[in-house]
Parts: sequence; C-alpha cells; structure tokens
Amino acid sequence: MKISSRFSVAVHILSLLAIAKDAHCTSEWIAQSVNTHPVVIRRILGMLKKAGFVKIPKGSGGAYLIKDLDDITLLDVYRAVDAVPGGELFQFHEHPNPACPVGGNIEAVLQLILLRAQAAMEQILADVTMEQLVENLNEKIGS
Amino acid sequence: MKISSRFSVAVHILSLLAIAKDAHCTSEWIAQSVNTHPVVIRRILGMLKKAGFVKIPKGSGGAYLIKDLDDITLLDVYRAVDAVPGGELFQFHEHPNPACPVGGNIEAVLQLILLRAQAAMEQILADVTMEQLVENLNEKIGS
DNA sequence: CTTGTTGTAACCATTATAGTTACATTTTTG
DNA sequence: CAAAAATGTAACTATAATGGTTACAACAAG
Repeated sequence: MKISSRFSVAVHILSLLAIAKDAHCTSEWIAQSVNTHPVVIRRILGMLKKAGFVKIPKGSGGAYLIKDLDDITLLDVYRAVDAVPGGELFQFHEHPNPACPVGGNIEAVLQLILLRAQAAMEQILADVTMEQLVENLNEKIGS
Repeated sequence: MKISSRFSVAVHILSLLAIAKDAHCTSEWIAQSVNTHPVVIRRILGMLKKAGFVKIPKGSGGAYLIKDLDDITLLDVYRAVDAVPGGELFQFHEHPNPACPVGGNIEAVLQLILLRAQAAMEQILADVTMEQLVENLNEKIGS
C-alpha cells in the first residue's frame, strides 16, 4: 500500500500558509486550492496544530504558521500526519512458526534490512526543509 | 499505509526453498512455517513463478528455486510481489486546483523529492541479495 | 482409479482512506 | 444581544487493499 496522501496535502497546506502569508486561510479557502472537502483540511490542520506548526483561532478562523519553515523538515511533516500508521513502513506477517528454523529467525534477520531501508527513505525527507521546498515552489511559480 | 506483508512472506518462502533444498515444499508445508493458509502461499508462489524465481510442478507439487539466489535482490522480490501497487510509494492527492499558484505547482516540486526518497529506500533493498540474507539466516540458526 | 497438489475464482472480514453531513462551540461584528 | 462565520469532532458512507477461507477443475504419479 501507498503512503497516505495526508502527507502531500499537509505539505500543500504549509506551502499555502507560507506563500499566502496575509490571506485569511480558512479550511474552506485551503480546500479550494487542494480541491477537497474543508473537513479533510481541518483534520490535517488539526494534526499540524498538534505538532506545533500552526495556530488556528477558534471562532474567527484562518490558520497561520507559528514555526520557522527552516525548522520544519519534510520528515517532521510526515510524522505529524502519521503518514504511515505506527511508523513502521514494512508490514510483517505476524507469528511465523517458531518451531521452524526459518520461521523462528527470518523476522529478526529481515527486520534489520527493512529498518535500514526505511531509514534511508526518511533521511531524504529529513534533509529537505519546508523552507527549501517553498523556495523551489516560488521559483517554479515565478518562471 | 504499510507495505504489504506479501513481501516479507515472499522472502520467507524463498529462504525456505533455499534451506530446505531437499524437502518436498508444498504450499501446505510452507504455510506451516509461515503460519498462514496454503492458498495465501500459492498466490505469492505464483508471483515468484511469474518472476522466474521458482518452478512448481503442477500435479505433483513442491516448489523449487530455478534462479541463483545471488541473482535475486530483495528489490527483485519486492517488485515481484507488487509490494506497493503500481510501484509509487507515495500517494498524491490528485487534481489540486491548477488556478492556484501553489495548487498548480506543488505536485511537480514535491514529486521530485518523494521519488528520491523512494529511490533511496529501494537502493537498500537492491544492495542485499537473497544469498546474503540466507547466509545471515543460517548464521543465526547455527548460533 | 485414487491420492495429493496446484491454480483460480469467489466470497468474507478487517482495516485505512477520503469524502460528506451535522452540529455544538467560539469569536467577531453589526 | 443576535447573526454570521469558523473550528473541532463525531458519525456515516463508499472505496480499496489485504489476508484468510472455501470450493473446485486440472493434472501428475503411484
């Protein structure tokens, strides 16, 4: 299975908040850019709020950034929206037969490698900040 | 979402076939080691057959390897069982609003990075052969 | 012919996702 | 104060993928 689109939507939202700094960014307004339902946006915004990236006035609405984009890596966003439930990318078949030499040991041996693979993927995300991404985005928009 | 356990089961199966070289490895027998239903095994074995890793006599049964384990990387297995449907690890939210500067450009900018993250993960899998894994497994079993 | 096995189709339960409706709560403003 | 505009959240739906299961036709070998 694929990694939830919550992640790409969250990046979209944060980029919007950064670029439309002065707009009144309601869930309704954001939803139009993402092209989805406002409640979907509110759910994800809620996670970004819990992570301390944004603030959302309750009655008046309009989310805004409260953390420097340089201090938010893509991995932080990935984690904030729980892009992979539980954090482990690879699903194991649980309870192989412990009486079998292979069944009893394969999990430990394979796990070593899969965690390394996961770490390699996450490292790429950790190496890119939202600041850099928004910079790229601005270049692309400008051209 | 997580990557299908088909992958770890497939690795388990290939390891079994390698280590129990002389056994009559029926889906029933393999299923006992994996601790699942024989049909699940047959489904995955079918994919490994299609990939050219194993052969399966039809009436008499008992799968066996027909490819050198040194020539099968974990990535090959990963691909053989379609561990991530379609091959793209990250799910995008489709059809962002093209009229919005952010909505119209975020996908291209983000995609660059996510494909790099996916490639980094797959590279780790590509760097480990089933031969190496079975070696590790044998050490672990021996100790 | 009988037995054991594969290959497949069909169905089910479970889980996660994304979208949607509904509504209580809160803030602002007239 | 009352109306308007938001949020936060619960509940429900539809869809998809997964893993397990049953059933059965096809096939090989003793």
